[in-house]
Amino acid sequence: MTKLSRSFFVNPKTLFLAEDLIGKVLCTRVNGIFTSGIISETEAYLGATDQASHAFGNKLTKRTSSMFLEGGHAYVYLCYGLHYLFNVVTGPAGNPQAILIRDIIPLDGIEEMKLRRGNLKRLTGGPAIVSNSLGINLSHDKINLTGNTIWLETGNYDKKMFQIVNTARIGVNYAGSDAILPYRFLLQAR
DNA sequence: AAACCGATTAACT
DNA sequence: GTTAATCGGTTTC
Repeated sequence: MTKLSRSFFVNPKTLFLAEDLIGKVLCTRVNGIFTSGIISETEAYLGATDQASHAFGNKLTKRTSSMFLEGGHAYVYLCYGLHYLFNVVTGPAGNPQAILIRDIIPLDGIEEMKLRRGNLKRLTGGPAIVSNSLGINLSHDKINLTGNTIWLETGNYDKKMFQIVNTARIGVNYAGSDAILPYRFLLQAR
């Protein structure tokens, strides 16, 4: 498998990238322990023009500043006061677009994921669970995704067995007319 | 300085 | 299906 480089992430076509990230492998090395999983669900947030984006209207705050970095950095933030959600920043610097990684299929380090999850059973099934299983937290906000802590690799899944489905995003009812945009992508068994 | 609220989850009934 | 948990960022006073 090949590590995705800067040129992959600076692509301004975030919707395309959100779909293209399905099937790629998200890898982390936290406290020296390698864990990874196949990305199986994503959501695109298109920034300035997207009412669902934290950076709608180019809103620049301490929190959203991560999204203004060049594509290939991480945007991690605290949601509902208890969950860390991991996003891949895309496009050129100053263009606050990002892709929320909502779910993975665990590959490596499954025993470590179970330890991180404590007595909870599920290793997958939501964006905050992904962060927990992979050891991602606020300290990883703004990190470069071509480094050796969090990175992505090309992957392969059986395209005969799965298809990519496209739906509205989850939990963005506040976004008015943009709430129904089909910016969510998931891998589904055929 | 204080109030308000969310790109959710898990444990209930 | 319902609901409590929980806190940083943002807005409002």
